[in-house]
Amino acid sequence: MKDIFKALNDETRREILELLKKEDLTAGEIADNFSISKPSISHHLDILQRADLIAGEKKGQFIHYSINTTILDDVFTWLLTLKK
Amino acid sequence: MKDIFKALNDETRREILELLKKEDLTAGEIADNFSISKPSISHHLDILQRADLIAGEKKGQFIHYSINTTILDDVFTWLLTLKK
DNA sequence: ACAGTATTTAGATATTTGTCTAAATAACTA
DNA sequence: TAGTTATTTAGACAAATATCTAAATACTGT
Repeated sequence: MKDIFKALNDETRREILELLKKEDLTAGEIADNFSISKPSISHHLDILQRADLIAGEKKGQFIHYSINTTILDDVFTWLLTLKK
Repeated sequence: MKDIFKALNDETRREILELLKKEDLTAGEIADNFSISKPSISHHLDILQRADLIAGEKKGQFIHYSINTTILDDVFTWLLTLKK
């Protein structure tokens, strides 16, 4: 839960999730959507992956990333308890 | 949205929300639930208030804080778009 | 007016975070 | 094998964050 909120607390990472919502993308394709360096994007992908919000699968030289929305259910549940 | 995720990205602040879910509390009563200093709690309350997740109303020397869960709808909506 | 209580503001400090460049790893291609 | 491409890892650095103590503000009651 801690990791999820941390992962969501960054505009770049939220945008990455929005991109991956539409389609799976490689690390490079994701980086092309931003003006920050590839190592920085790689770092963001690492944080998203640690939170289990995305998964990366290596295919040759590429790593294909996909979103995992099931983990968001934990957030939904927690938020719902606040609304009683 | 930025402010909400920032506010939620801290264990102490999430616990404060859980406390306020049950009942309205004064700043001092909230602080009594934690082992950190009152100024630190005051700072957390400020961040929660800026995110509009709580509201404080002054009554004499006390400030009564209450939760505002309607703002969470924005988070729900955003999270739901990720699940398509 | 004075002393006590509730809370915040100010300023300092250590830790975490996001970013960068340079280098390393891994895979493809000729 | 050598060169190119895709991605990550390592190390440095500035900005943001959480915390603290001390002081300021505001209200209460005598």
